[in-house]
Amino acid sequence: MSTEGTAGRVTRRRARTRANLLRAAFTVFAAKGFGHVTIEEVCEAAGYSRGAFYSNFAGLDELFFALYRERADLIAEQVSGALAADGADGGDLDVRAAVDRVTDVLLLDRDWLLVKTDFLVHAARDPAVARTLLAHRARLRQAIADRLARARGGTQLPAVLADADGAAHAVVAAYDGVTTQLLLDRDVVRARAWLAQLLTALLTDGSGGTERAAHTE
Amino acid sequence: MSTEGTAGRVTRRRARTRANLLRAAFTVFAAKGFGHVTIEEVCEAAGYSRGAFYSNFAGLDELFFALYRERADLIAEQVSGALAADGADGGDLDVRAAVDRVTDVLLLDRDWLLVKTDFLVHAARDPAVARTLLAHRARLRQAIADRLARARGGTQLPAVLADADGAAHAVVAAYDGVTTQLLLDRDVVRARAWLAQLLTALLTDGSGGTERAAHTE
DNA sequence: TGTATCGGATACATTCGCGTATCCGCCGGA
DNA sequence: TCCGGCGGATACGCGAATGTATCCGATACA
Repeated sequence: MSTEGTAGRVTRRRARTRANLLRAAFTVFAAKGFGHVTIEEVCEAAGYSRGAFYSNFAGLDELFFALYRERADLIAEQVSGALAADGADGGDLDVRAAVDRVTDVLLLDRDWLLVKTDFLVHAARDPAVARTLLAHRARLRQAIADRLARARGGTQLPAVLADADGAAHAVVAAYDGVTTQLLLDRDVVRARAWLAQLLTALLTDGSGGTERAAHTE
Repeated sequence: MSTEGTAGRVTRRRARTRANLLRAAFTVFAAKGFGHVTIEEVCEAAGYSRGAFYSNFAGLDELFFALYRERADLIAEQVSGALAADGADGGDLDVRAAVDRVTDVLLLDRDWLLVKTDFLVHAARDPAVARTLLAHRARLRQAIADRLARARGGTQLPAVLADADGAAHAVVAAYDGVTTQLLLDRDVVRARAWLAQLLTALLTDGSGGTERAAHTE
């Protein structure tokens, strides 16, 4: 066996064009939205012909799913990293910093939010796709729950959220809610401040931060 | 002038078919999603031909927007009604009941959630459409803020949410977050319980309810 | 009841996007 | 350097959806 692995003979060029197609597709999907994108548009953006496309993907759906899976894995990795960054000495300020880092990953790239929402729309109508998305969300939620459980020794959480798992659910819900607003008003700065406020309100008993975001719209 | 108003001569039949087209389109959009719906599908579902369609709408977009506007107005009306139902004697239990009624309106019809999310996806890419959706959300939020301000005399809210306006933002965010989860797991009962929990955690200082929802997913 | 007009149906041409079949050139190995 | 085969390009036919132009029946008013 060669050092290249057990795959077929010529794989390097193929992998490159596949990656190029995925990257271009991400941009196109973000710009026009799945359902308004043609295969040819993706090919044109990537600088290939439709032949190349059909040589790598069975159709738009397959490319879209592959694209989502790839990015979702990347995000999950980054989030886990951001959460596990500081050591096991759990303190509130560490959580605050972790929240900032996670927010950077999750709210910064508007294109990702767009594609992710498109994916949500499809998952809402296809149970199989929904399972994929739910699995991804469960992964992120687990990482959050672990971090929360690690940071706080006892039951410093509000009573209504019961345990770290419930709190993680709440964090995800807050994230989803802020995402929706951000998609509409495109104000990343306010969204981040607003998410921090929400999380503070959710995860503490009421002794929250001092900063305050404006809600003009 | 006749009693029918100032519109053109034959309006009754036209209004009926327009309403029929809108109603059928709502079902079709909910089932397949905007972007996977053809004009002919809508016509077939409504029992008309494409000629009738083009006689009433310029294209799919116009029908979709009209559909959203109609339903959004209806929802806004119902929410305002549900919030204003009980009198001015503000108490926590009244708010709890109001939350239940509003939840009934907002989370019950899965089809509406689907269409609404589709609309969000489009609004996220078109600022003009976004303004429409933001206006609708602002209307709902204002109704919530009014109700909150009316229910609670002073500053019983958590400090981080500051005022009734901030609290209303939080309520909307929680609603959006729960909507996302509901679209995926299709569990209305759990979603309602979960939303109630979230709102309790957000709007009170920590002395919350006793019920607890399961988070198996 | 007659009639002018409106609403919806039908038929048509056109465009667009898809999927496939075939061809050419480049990469990898002996 | 030659060659086998893989990757991508080109060309083709097909079906579907669109928008329009025209026709017929229904409807409201005198």
